[in-house]
Amino acid sequence: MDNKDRQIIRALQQDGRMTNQELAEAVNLSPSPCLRRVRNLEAKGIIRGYSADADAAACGLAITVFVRIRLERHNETDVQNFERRMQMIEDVLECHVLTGAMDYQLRVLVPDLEAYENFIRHRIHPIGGIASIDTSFVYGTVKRTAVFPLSD
Amino acid sequence: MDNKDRQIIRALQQDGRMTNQELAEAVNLSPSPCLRRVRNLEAKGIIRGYSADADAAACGLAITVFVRIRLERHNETDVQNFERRMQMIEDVLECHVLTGAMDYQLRVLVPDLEAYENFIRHRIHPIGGIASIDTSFVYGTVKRTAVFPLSD
DNA sequence: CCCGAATTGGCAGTATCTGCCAATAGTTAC
DNA sequence: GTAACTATTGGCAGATACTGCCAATTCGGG
Repeated sequence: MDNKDRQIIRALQQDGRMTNQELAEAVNLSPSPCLRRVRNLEAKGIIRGYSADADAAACGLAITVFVRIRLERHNETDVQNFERRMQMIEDVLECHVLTGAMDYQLRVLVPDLEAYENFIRHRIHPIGGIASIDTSFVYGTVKRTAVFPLSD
Repeated sequence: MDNKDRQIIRALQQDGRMTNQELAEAVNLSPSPCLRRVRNLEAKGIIRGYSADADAAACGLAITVFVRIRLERHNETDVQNFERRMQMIEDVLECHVLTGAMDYQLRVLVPDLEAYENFIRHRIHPIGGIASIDTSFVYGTVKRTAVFPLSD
């Protein structure tokens, strides 16, 4: 993992569909070694995958919510159960464990407020063992990038 | 924006580098109209771009932090100043405006705790006009996907 | 300075992309 | 019901890009 690899990662974070030739040019390599480095980063799991960044509102998902959840009990069974449920719920795009009071933070995407209410009532509450739920709606997005702060 | 478009979006969210031929097969189209639909979604801004999903820890960015910030004043000047600064700071990968007490939530990526302290002291505090900062470190990630909950 | 290992660059066969045109499917008016 | 119109599709072909192989180069260590 040298500077070239970091340059490759940043370039592919900025444009994940650039051709290998463009990428090679961007990092001052010829196409062959460039492609080999990319494949190597993929094989090592340093590049996990690629994805399209789509406009949620245009897809009818107008509301983004950050939900913070605290569990009543933190024994292995309840924690595993909760995390397994998170994997299954499509509306949950992200679920992080936070330091502090053993909190989770979810990023949830729903079409409207009614769908959010249904999400809480029919997806979250039935899990059980939940001590508290704190909801923050996203009003606007000032910045959103995939590019890491790497000094190259 | 019909079902085919939604299928295309979901497929490209799952694998942003799949070839047009694979994509065409996945959504039951021949390559030509499939590519035209993709280009159309891109032109309309529904697909904003593509990016590689890289392992931050492997890149030396071990610490992810969610930072919640409240401003002292919410006049146009101070808000614009703050948001302009957010754009400039590389460590800030996301900055959302939240409902409620006119809060911001940042997702920040740093190599270590010392770098986080420097980030707060030298990047955030100098902005001025900040009423409070609340830090939540990410302990683990249960789920992280780019795929929208679309019923197709 | 020389040797060995790792990385690079070029080449060529294969696969993919993409603009163009005819064919098809879906819709509206009568 | 049908004719005409529109939007979308599928196929073709030239251009572009991918990728495995081998020789050349670079970089460290002795």
